[in-house]
Amino acid sequence: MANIGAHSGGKRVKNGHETLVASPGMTLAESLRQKLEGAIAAGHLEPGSRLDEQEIAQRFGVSRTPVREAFRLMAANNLVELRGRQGATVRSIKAQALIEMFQVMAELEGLCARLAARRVSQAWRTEIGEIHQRLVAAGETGDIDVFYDINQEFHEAIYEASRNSFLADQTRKLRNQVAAYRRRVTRMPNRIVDTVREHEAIMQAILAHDPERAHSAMRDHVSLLGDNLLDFLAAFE
Amino acid sequence: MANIGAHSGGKRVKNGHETLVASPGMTLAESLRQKLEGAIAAGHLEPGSRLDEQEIAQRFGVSRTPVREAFRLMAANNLVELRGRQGATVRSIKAQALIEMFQVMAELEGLCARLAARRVSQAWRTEIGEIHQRLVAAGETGDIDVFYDINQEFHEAIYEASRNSFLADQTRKLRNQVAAYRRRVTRMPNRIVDTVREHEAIMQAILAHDPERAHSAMRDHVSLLGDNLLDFLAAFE
DNA sequence: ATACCAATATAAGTATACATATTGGTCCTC
DNA sequence: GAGGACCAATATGTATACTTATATTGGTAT
Repeated sequence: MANIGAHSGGKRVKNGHETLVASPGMTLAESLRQKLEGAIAAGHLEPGSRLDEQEIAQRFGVSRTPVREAFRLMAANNLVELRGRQGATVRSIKAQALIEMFQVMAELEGLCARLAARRVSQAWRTEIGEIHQRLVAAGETGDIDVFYDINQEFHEAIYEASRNSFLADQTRKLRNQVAAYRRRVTRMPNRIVDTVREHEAIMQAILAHDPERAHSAMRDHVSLLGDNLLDFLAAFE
Repeated sequence: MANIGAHSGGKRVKNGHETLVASPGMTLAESLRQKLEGAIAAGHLEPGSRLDEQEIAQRFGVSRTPVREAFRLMAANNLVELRGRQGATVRSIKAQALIEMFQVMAELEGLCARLAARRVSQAWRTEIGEIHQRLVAAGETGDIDVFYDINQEFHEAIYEASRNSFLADQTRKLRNQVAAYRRRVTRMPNRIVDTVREHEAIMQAILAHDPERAHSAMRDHVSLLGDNLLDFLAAFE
């Protein structure tokens, strides 16, 4: 059974309710959204599993209203599916949809890389280099979770370097949608060494101010990831 | 208490209230969203103007709850801005943000065109031709609103032809976000004749199964629109 | 025995009542 | 006279009660 906060090391409060981080100035619905999206991305909530308004409301000790709003928020991010009068379920992405999403993501991340190549600053050069070094180190250590996080940092740095905050936002959202599936791929045999090599190609192209090469390198990187993911899923079904 | 919804399925018409087309199987919140988004896209609701929960609830003769949900839905589409405890306002997009959005849109629509070029069917050839003919006719008539709608149809047809429903969705959403600003541009001097010419280039590339040319033609088309838009905005500020 | 219809139960959609935060105005003090 | 603080009004966030739709289950009829 997917217990949302089971691993979050969360502080618990009265009556066994899980606590919502008491972020001041933040609405309950928003707090719930963060909590639930985190649970989905981390895989604690399986795709396809049903989200019960009442159950979640009880679990967090709030009324149904903020829960409903949180569902709407997440539905807008394509993280849950709302079927009228039939409840909300964690969106389970079918292989066909994954292909489509990676196709779009490849293009968006490619655009990030292209823009980054035109706009890199000196400070950014050192920053990305430092991130990459840590990625290599994590790869040698073999700590998958750390590797995954640093990988995320690398891509995030490129989003920022594109200096297009709307693009960065869109790309981030998309990345988030497939996060639940991506995390599994990192564990595939050659994925770590491949990732490091592909990142190097991307980095070099950007640092060489070669937008086209940066674009295609990034596109290949993301597409390959998508292909790997599909292989992985195919092996299961 | 007057229970307005005591009947099922009927159109709800209450004295002095605007009617909400009660599309069966559709929630009030969703109907409201469509209505309000339409009003925003059509320019009846100025960017920056405040949306009052109570006022809208009264105007449509519903309670605040579905209004709130509609706001959340629209906020997720980046059409309104929600500031905690400070109400909702129609999102006003700054020039900088518009540049960014058009950059992304150019890439996405470009991808649509590229995919379409690889996947056109015979039926689609005749369909797009028919749409284009109508566009030309509207251009000669000079009916701006009709022209605008047919233009939309043209792009929509290409979204569909990409056979990537996720991509189509994303692109549609983005187009919707800037719709309020775009509609003004159609009225600019040479926009109609330019549009027709550019559409022809795009169409030819797609029908010739030339993905790269289709991509760049579409990108130029959308980007040019962005440049025009910026001229338009610059003239105002 | 199977299929279809009806009834009941359960959960989502909606309404309303209540709590709380923000805003604006007024009054008091410096 | 100006600025700050406090109070009141208003609107949003939240809770709860109620309505409606859908799904499931059981019974009856073919």
